[in-house]
Amino acid sequence: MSNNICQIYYVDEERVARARARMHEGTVIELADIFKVLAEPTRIRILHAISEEELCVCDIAAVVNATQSAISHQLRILRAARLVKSRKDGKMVYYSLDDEHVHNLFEEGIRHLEES
Amino acid sequence: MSNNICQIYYVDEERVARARARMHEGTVIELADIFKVLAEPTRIRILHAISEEELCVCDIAAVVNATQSAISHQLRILRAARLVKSRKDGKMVYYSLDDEHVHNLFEEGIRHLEES
DNA sequence: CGCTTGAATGAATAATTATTCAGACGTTTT
DNA sequence: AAAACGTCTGAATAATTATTCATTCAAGCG
Repeated sequence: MSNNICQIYYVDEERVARARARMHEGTVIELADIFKVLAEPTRIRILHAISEEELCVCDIAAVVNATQSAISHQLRILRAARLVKSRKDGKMVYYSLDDEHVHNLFEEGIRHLEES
Repeated sequence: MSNNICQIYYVDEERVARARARMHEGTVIELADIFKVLAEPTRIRILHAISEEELCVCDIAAVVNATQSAISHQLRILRAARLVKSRKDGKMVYYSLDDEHVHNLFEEGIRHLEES
């Protein structure tokens, strides 16, 4: 096959047109970025760890069993995605969830898991 | 600093214990796997394209502007995650959403985006 | 059957990214 | 001021993964 597009070009031209109209490229990229943030076990553990009460970086590292440096790197990403917020108290920095939608996203994902 | 754990070991031992109790390692991994599937623009475009009506592989490729091979690889991943289902009709294979939770996950993600 | 076409697959390449290591910054304490 | 500690950050390394290319499979048609 020399060409990578199918011979009829469009099998169903109308469906293709409708599907194209549904797409909003900006939203697609932003959605992918959010899910990308949630797609790492370490970050899920962090979010889960602080889901009920705030924790300092040091304690988060203890809970998720990783180095403080690794946690700090991940918290930076979570902060940029506005999923966590921080509160400074002396030397310590306490992190907590910034968004109730994180809860809903988790629950929706778990609901999907429970079907098998 | 020679050690990677903070000096007090636990800043708040009780909070750490409670956070630890909340974690279920199996669920964490599975959740990450689902979000990982949703964390790619191409796969989001595919899911979006077939969200209203089924499309054959060829037409999906046309809609998302990628080669048939790339789409086929991605559909394999979406199938493994039970997010899409396929229906064979002659030479063509038609794909559609397998799970209404995908809709909810998208909407929840978009709702998060709208806060800024 | 032989040929064409749509879809699936395996290997190779390129790009993205999580973690580690070393060091810097800011705060507290002596 | 100096030392200690929690946190942050940049560079390097290792691992994961999306895409391309070539090939194979399966179905329809001459």
